[in-house]
Amino acid sequence: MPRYLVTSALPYANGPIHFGHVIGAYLPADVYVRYRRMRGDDTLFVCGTDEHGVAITINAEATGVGYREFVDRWHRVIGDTLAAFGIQFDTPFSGTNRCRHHERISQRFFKNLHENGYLLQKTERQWYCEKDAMFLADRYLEGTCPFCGAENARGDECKKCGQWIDALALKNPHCKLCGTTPVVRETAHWYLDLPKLHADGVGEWFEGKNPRREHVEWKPNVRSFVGNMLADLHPRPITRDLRWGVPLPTPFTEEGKVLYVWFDAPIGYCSITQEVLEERARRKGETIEDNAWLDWWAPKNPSDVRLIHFIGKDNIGFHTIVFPSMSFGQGDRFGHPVVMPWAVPAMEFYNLQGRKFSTSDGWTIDPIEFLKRYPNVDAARFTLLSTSPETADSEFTFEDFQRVNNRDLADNLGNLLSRALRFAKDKLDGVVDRRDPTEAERALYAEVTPQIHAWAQALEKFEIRNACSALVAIGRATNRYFDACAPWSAIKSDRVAAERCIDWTTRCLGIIGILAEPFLPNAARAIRESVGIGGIDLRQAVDELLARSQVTAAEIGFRVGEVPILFQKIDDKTIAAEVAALRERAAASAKTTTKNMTENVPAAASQPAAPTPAAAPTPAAPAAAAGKPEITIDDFAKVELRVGTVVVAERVPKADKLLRLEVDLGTEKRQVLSGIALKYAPEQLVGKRVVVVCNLAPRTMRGLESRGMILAADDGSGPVIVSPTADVSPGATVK
RNA sequence: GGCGGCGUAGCUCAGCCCGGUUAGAGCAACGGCUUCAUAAGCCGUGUGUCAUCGGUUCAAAUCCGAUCGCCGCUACCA
Repeated sequence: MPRYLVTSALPYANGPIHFGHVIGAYLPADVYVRYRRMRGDDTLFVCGTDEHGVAITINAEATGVGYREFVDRWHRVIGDTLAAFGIQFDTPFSGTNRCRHHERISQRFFKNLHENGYLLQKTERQWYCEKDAMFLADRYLEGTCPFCGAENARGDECKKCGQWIDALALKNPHCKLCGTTPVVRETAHWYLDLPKLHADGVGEWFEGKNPRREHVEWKPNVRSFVGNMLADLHPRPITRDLRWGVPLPTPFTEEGKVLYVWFDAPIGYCSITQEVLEERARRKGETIEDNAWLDWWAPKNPSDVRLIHFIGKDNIGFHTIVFPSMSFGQGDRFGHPVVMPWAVPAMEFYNLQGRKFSTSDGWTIDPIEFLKRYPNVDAARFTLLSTSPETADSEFTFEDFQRVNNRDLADNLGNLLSRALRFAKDKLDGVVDRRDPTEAERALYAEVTPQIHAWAQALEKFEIRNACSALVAIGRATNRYFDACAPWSAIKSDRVAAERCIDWTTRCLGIIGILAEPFLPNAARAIRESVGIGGIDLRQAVDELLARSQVTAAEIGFRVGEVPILFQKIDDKTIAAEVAALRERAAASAKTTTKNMTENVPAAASQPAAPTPAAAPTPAAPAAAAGKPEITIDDFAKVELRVGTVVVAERVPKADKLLRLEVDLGTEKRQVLSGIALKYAPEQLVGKRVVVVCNLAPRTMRGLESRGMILAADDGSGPVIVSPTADVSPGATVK
C-alpha cells in the first residue's frame, strides 16, 4: 500500500497570507490529508515557511530588524493563521532557516547534482565590495543612473527614470551596506542544467513514460503551463550573492554566496520531513538517524511513496519541472532515487469580491480578524472549499459566505440535526431505537449510497468542490425523506413509523458526521456525538460505508443529549456591512497611495466654482497627512508648471496606456507622452487645456521623446486630467 | 502590443480534453404544501441565440478559423 507524502507550498515569510493562499495550497491539502488518514493511509503532511532570499533581507533592513527576527515575526503570523483555519500540519511547522537539517540537506543536494554533472559554472563580471568581502547583488548596489543622472539608482533599475540598468554601467557605484566603492571582479555562479536533466529523463517522466515513476494525469492547467515552459528551457542560476541563506557546501564555499532561495526552498520539504520524524520519535522516547527522511524521500521502491504537492498555479513550473529535476539529478546518491511528484493539484487564483486580493490596496481580509468575527471556522473552511479555484479562477464573496453558511450548513445540515433530535427528545422520550427499513428507507439509501461513493471518488481525484456537494446532497435527500415520512403526523397513528423515521434520519446524519470530517472537523464531531457514534473509529466507518453504506456502531440505538446549534446564521445587514467596510478600506488606501504629485487635486478639479483654500473639502486632508515629507515654497518653485492646449493627440502604437500629445504652450509646441489612453480617447483631448510640468527631464518612451508631463489625478480608478476651471491663455504659469 | 484564460438560465458555475439522448446543478424568483425544526423543510415552474459569424461533420456548447467583449500576467504609464 503506498504511503502519501503531502506538501503545501512553503509560504514566504515576508508578509501575511490571505484567503487566496489558504485555499490555494493549505486547506485542500488539509482536507486531503484528513481524508487519506480516514482511509488508513500512512500520510505525512509537511510544511513550513520559506525564509531566505533577497526580498526578506531588503524588507528586514527597511524595517530595521534582524533577518531572523523579521522572519520569525511572519513565521508566527502565518503559522497562527493556518492554525486558526484548523490546518493541521505534522509538527513542527518549521522553516528553511529554523530547521537545523536544512543547510546540510540542501548542501547535499547541491553536491550530488555537481557530482552527477548537472551543474554548470559561468563566470561573469560583477561589482565586489572589498570591505564587506562580497559580491553585490543588484539591490545592494547604488549609484548614479547612466541615463538620467539620478543619484540613488539601484543596481537593476533606476527608481527615478525607470530605466533598466546593467549593473556594470552604473556610474559612481557604492555598496549599500558600507558605502564604499566596489570594484569589478570576476565571479563564478552555479547553474542547474535543466536542459540536460530534461533530456536525461525528466522529460520522459513528465510525459508519463517512466513506468517506475508514475504520476496521475496532470491537470490541464499544469500541462499547458509546462508546455510553454519546456519550449525554452535554460540553465538556471542556483547561487546568489547574499549573506542570508544556505552557504555553498565545501569545497565550493565562498564568502557572501548562498544558494538561491528557489533552490533551497523546496528542499525544505525534505529537511522539515526530518524534523517531523524526529518529533514523532521524540514523543515515543526514541531517536532516529540523520537520514531518516530518506525513508520517505528515497524509498527502495519509488512507487511506495506518493508525493503530492499542493500549490497555487504560480508555482507550477517549480513543482513539475525544477524541483523534480533537482530530485532526478540526485541519481542514486541518496541510496535510491529521490521521489518525484505523483500529483500536483495546482489551484488557480482566488479573488476577492470581483477583484484581486491586494494587501497594499486594502482589498483584502485579515483572516485572523475574520475568524474572530465568525468564529465557526467550519463555515469559513466550507465556503472556501466549495468555491475553490480548482478548474478556473474563482472568488470569495461575502454573499457566497452567507449563502454557504446559511443555506448549505445551517438550513440544510444544521437544521436537519435539529429537527430530528428535537423531535426525538420531545416526542420519543429522547430515545432513538433501531427499526428495520421499509421501502422508503431503501429508497433513501438508494440516493445516499451513490453520494458516499461520489464523496470518496471526488477526494481521490482532488475534486474537493464535488466532495462538498456530495455531502450537501446527502443532507438534502435526508430532509426530503424526513418530509415524506412526516413523523409529526405519523406519530399520531403509528408511533413505530415515527421512530423509524428518526432512526434512519439520524443514521444518515451519522454518515454526514463521518463524511464531513475532512471539511468540517468541528461540526462533524458534534454531529457524531449527537447521534450516538461519538467514539467511532473513522477509518473503519468509512470502509463500512463504502462497502455497505452502513456503520456497525450506528446499529445500536442511542439516547439524545443536548441538541447543538451547529451553525449560527448570518444576516443580510452583517454581510452588507462587511462589503461596505471592504470598499471603505480600499478607498482609504487608494487615497494614501496616489502616485502623481497631483494627489490633492481631484476634489478641487471637480468643483465647478472657484474653490478657496478654506473651502477645500476634507478628503484632501488625510492624503496630505499620510504623504510625503514637508517641502518649502522654494522646493515647489523648482517645478515649472504651465497651462497648455492640446493640439494633437494620438495613440502610441503597441502601447496600451500611452498617448502622444502635442501641447501648445503659447511660446512653443511640445511633444508630451502621457499614460492616460485607458481613460481618454485622443479625440476628446484635442482643444483641452492641460497643466504641463515644463522643466522635467526629457524621457524617451517607445521611441518617442516626451518633454514634460501632463498632470492627472488618480484615486485608484485611473487618471483624471487636471484642467483650469476657467479660460486661461496657453503659457500661463501654475502655482 | 505580446502571452494566457474566459464568455452556458437573473446570479455562481458544471458539461467542452475523448463531438451524438428533450443542455444540467445550486442560489435567487414565482406558485403551492407542511409545521418536527435554526422564519427551517418539501413539491412544482426555465421559449437559456450554449458571446457572434463562418467552417469540418450524418451530427457541435463540445473540433477548426475569424470577430466582439471581459479578466490576468507583461511592456508602456515622469
